[in-house]
Amino acid sequence: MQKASLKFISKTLGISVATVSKALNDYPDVSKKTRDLVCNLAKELNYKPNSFAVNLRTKESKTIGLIIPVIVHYFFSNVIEGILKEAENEGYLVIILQSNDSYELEKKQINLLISHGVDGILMSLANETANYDHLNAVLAQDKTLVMFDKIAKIVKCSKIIIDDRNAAYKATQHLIDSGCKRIAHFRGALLPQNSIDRFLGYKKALLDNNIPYDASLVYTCECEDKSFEEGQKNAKQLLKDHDDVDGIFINTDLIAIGAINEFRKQGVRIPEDISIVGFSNWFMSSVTSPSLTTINQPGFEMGQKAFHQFHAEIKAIKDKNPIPPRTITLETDLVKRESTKDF
Amino acid sequence: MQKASLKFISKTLGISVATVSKALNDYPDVSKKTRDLVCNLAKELNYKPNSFAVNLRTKESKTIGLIIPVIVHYFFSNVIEGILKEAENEGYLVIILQSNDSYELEKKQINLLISHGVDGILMSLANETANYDHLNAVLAQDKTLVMFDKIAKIVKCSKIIIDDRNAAYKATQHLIDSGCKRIAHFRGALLPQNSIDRFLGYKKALLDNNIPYDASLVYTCECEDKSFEEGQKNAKQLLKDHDDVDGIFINTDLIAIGAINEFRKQGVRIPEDISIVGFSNWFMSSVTSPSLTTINQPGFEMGQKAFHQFHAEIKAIKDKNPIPPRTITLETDLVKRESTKDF
DNA sequence: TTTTATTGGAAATGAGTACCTTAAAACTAT
DNA sequence: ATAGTTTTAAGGTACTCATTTCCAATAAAA
Repeated sequence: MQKASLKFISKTLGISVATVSKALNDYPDVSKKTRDLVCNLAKELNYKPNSFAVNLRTKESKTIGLIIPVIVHYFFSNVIEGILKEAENEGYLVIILQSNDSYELEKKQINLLISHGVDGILMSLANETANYDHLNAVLAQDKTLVMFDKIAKIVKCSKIIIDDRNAAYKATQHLIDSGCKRIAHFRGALLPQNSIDRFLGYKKALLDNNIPYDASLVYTCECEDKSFEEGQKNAKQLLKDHDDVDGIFINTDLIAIGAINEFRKQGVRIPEDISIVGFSNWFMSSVTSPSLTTINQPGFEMGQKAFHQFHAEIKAIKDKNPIPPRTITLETDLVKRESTKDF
Repeated sequence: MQKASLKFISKTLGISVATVSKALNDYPDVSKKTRDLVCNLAKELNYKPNSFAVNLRTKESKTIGLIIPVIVHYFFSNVIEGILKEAENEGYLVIILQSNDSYELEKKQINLLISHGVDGILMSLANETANYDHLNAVLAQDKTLVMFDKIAKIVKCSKIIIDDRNAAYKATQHLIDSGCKRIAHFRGALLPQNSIDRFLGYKKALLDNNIPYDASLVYTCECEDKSFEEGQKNAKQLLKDHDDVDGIFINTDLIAIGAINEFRKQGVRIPEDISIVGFSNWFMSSVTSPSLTTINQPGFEMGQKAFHQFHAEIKAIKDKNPIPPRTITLETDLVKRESTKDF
């Protein structure tokens, strides 16, 4: 059945394998007669090069690995779509693995990908990851690595990020501009760089506006798959702890929607009593009531840029003219909706 | 750098490549002295088999292709997670492609996967797909194919599905049992088997309960990425067309939530004026107000079963004892919440 | 006879296995 | 005891497969 190899053609026609290959690839050093003979038989047999042999020869598989903390997540799904779109354009296929925010799994998956022969790895760090030896090992093997969103600043590879600190600053400034005096923050987990940066942006906006920073106004949301519930829980706790809060900057939209849900249950009016700004621009945040003011985080574009950078580096290496790693920061913007007051 | 091939070891020690390979793989026909020599050098050089050569030799890549209509979709993301989990357990990696519900793209992607040397394909059909030649071509090449959720009944491969007709019947029966007399249906696109089956289940439940079927009560939602908006639109239209409808069975939760949103805006009480049953058990449907009665569609389990079946077939082929295709139907259940009345 | 153009072949990348070879050890028969 | 035979240990050859670089052979031109 799958007998259509170069060897089979060469035996059938009584010429060498090399000549068959050259005939099929339009090399000038094959006579027209031989070339026609070969091409006709190849077409007849429906010859397709064996991809494993091609990989072996070219030492590349046109396959990349993608490690992502969670797939069931609007932002990450969008990043994936961006990566897949660009990858397909360039003839690359993408192997996707989910780290579940586990450091151990992430480490295992990197090795799995490398041993499977991917040309490089695109990844967003697991929340747990604090040691980067496994990433440096990838670079040491001269495999291309590009990180996005959740990155390790210290690793010498290209990175596609947003300026989380600046975005958080804009969000908090918007609350201040719309009249909020006492602003809480529901932050994300402690390790990831971007939840740290969002916290720092929040803090800086307060200080720049001469509003004292109060650590008791910062609530932490640890668990990403219980975001909605954590939003509810923190909202409930906030109402118990502080009756004077009039604005909250919240680490993600889903947490914010959980919080809004709790506030509405308790009769707290939004934005009249408490204004809320989320983060991400989840597709549902435009249709909740009230709709949610948030920071637009361009996931699709991030995916595109990540693959684009990866591809540029791969190509540069093939041309024996490697390029140094780059950090690309994407623009974010504030999307004003009903959960904050006009001013 | 990456000089650590069998050949390099064999040259260094002055023995044949075959002997080196056998030494590393604990073959009995190598003396202990030679084996130790080889193993020590291999460890020292950090020898790792070249995966491309292994693939070529074994004629398998331990990689499977997964084609899915959309990734940014709760149900499908869950299927993906189920597949990835099982695949990882068995040492398989998964290349994911998104068909965007396009027949042409799906066809191209299948060929891309085959030509990249995947061991088989798992897929859910694009909405557009009505011709199955590209799928039969996969089977003709003796590649394993498993379909899930959106399937083509006529293609002779294994399938993992739910009984959409029965699930829709249960949903509609629940509306009838809770007192609804005039029940509308927001159906999905026209081609996919499962939206057809859900429609048929709705119809059968009506007829079995001596409620006349009225085609004017069936509204179609064509576009999956505007589900929420289509739900709003259809709800608005329904209120114009029919003031006597007291129950709706809706093709997906997101459409249902859009509809609820519109009904609330217009002061229609749920479930007092209109009861609603959705489909899928999207994670948000338990936290909306009112929370949504729906059919639980076990996505994660579907993914697991799909890979499991795939793996069983691959193994059977390797053992030269192929097994015939199977259709596995997963159980669904009605999740009663606030959008329908107790009875 | 030398140079040039044309045409085609060998070898290498790489792992692993079925098959084969060789030498020594073990055993049998005279 | 020695020649002949069989068994066993240990290792080597060849093959899968596409592609390309280098090399060889032939024919035509100079």
